Amino acid sequence: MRLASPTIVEVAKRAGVSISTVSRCLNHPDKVGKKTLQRVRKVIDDINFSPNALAQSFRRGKTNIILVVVHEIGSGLLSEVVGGIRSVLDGRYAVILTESRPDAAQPASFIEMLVAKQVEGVILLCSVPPFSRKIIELNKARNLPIVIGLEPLSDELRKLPSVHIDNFAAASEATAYLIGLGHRRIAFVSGPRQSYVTLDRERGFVAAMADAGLDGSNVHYADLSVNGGINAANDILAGAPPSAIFCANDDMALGVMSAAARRGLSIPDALSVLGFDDMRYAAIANPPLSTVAQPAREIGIHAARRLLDAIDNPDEPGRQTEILQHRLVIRSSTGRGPG
Amino acid sequence: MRLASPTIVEVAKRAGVSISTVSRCLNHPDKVGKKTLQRVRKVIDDINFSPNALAQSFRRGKTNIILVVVHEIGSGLLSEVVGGIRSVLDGRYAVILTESRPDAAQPASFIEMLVAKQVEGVILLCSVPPFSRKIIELNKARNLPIVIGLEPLSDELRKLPSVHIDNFAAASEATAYLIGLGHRRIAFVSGPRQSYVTLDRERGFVAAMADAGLDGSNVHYADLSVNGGINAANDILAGAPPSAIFCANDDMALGVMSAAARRGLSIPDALSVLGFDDMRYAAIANPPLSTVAQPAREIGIHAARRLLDAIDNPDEPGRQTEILQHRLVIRSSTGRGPG
DNA sequence: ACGATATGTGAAAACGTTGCCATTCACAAG
DNA sequence: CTTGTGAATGGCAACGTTTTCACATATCGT
Repeated sequence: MRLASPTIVEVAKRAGVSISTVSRCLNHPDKVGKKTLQRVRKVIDDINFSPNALAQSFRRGKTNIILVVVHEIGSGLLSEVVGGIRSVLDGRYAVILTESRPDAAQPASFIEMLVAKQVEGVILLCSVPPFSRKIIELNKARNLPIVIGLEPLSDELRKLPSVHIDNFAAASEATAYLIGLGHRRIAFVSGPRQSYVTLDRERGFVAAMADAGLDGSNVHYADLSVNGGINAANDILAGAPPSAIFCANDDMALGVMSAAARRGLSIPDALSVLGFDDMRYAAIANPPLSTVAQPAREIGIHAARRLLDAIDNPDEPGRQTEILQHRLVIRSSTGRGPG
Repeated sequence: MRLASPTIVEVAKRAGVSISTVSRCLNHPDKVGKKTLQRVRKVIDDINFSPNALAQSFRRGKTNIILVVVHEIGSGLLSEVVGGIRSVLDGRYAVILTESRPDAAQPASFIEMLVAKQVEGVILLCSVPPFSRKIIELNKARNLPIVIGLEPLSDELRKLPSVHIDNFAAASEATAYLIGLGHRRIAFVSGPRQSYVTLDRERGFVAAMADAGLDGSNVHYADLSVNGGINAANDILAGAPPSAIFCANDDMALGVMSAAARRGLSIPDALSVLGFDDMRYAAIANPPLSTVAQPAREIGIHAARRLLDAIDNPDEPGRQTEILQHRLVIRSSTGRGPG
């Protein structure tokens, strides 16, 4: 049977003081007499009292909790971003995470509301419905501070502060790099069409191809997973194969490399593969994967700072989107093309 | 300026009913007159009221939140486990996550307490201090239901329900497999000494080597990361190199493969590498990594069920540790040894 | 030794809900 | 026309804390 936890009242009784005094001992110990403090502390220790956090939060109207929403936790990139976030928030706020990927086919509705309102701010690391939509409502209705990280703004999110790289520019630079290497036939493996990140990257690719007078229509859609990359590669390689494949993220690039290896294509001699994100395993892939790096930790840090701003000055809209620098990192999965 | 959110009182006033009635409309709509219900709902809609979750939780003494503690989110294995957990908890509870890795050199104390007490149960996916210690205290003091997943019990956790594989048996089977392949000189890359998981695996390795009359003393310690694997491999390969390296997790195995590749060692011809966990990228490593698979999703599912049990029957201790089946998955990073 | 100022303490009012109990009212059965 | 029943509603206490205010007592300068 769950024991009823002792309350402040119990402590007061045993210590022979008033409730207020106990509360003071907890929150403003300097305002309490030395002897009293000692006595109260002793009691607290004796009966193993600790204040009911729910009651505290309720009374104070403050939880000191920040929520970070990710689509799914198993990504090294997110881990970095979260590390950045925590590096600025830890100590001031408890950082909790929640996944937005639906698992059971649940309405995904009331539960998030519940979570969201116990929270003083939200960092969205995934800008996709339906979860985000709920959060936005909260933002509007309750003035819940929100910042978006990693992903550019979808239309409905247009008004929110955000921190990310210029995915369009990055993808087009990367494409230009491939072209510079002599590649002429380049395929692009994009992500789901509702993802603004990959959409930007796709547009960057297309634009760079057009700039060079090349055909940028060889675009395939996958689900950002390794398997998606494998499938896309099989599709692409079945036809007249390009000399390079540029993927909207590293997972798919790894999938492509795997599929290529299975077909006996040597990388980068027969096929160049370029990824995006520079996630943890890119550097030790075989061969090491060329990719475009996002400053993940920085993104986390900036996002957290923006959130702090938003919390401290609830009225100001705050600067809007903040663009951080990407970096093309060239390893061994890309080589000279036939051109 | 943050608007004060409208309360149930405001709604009552506008709808010309009592507070109780509004509350009833929210919680037991069937017990309210049709017309009244309609009217109240209209007001709720008009002024965009939604109940203060903090007050609700406080009053009900219930938050409907389950906390999952992981060391760091960036792991595909954890992602699976969490998927399993959510598949049973979603809808009934909101599942939130928190990392135990310290970031700022913060006392890691009060914040977790705060979080922990707003929560109705905890699944620990990392059994290491200091975080877990706090949680255990809570468990003792408040009867907070806890279950450990993925990791065996440390001494202080001995009393808690847990769900994991038999790491000792798995490691010793895997070692036996390597020996069966003809390997005689086998190195083991273990994890930090305070980790019970890797300790069990290490003991399994040592025992299997001893059983076969081989020298099981070639054990190196690393930090479970890719880089740790690389460093360990460099150490190991500098001396008289073994014909196989067995790693306590896949990340390190990937690191070992990468270091080996850099040295021009071909896998599995010159060196067999065996991992542990079967994380997402093991299958598409080059060559694909042999490893021992944990039923990650299952572990999550079982852990969640155990937690539900513990919540529903707070008195019963519940069956203690639950062992799930591991599976040796043989891919291409292991081959015949010189023996 | 006097009023003035600290200092320590307690009483009581919140915070926004929920749920028990009492009340009212309409209507059916007697 | 009374009485009993059930449905719909309102009043109010409670949940455990924090905080304001007032009060008592100790400390100080002169």
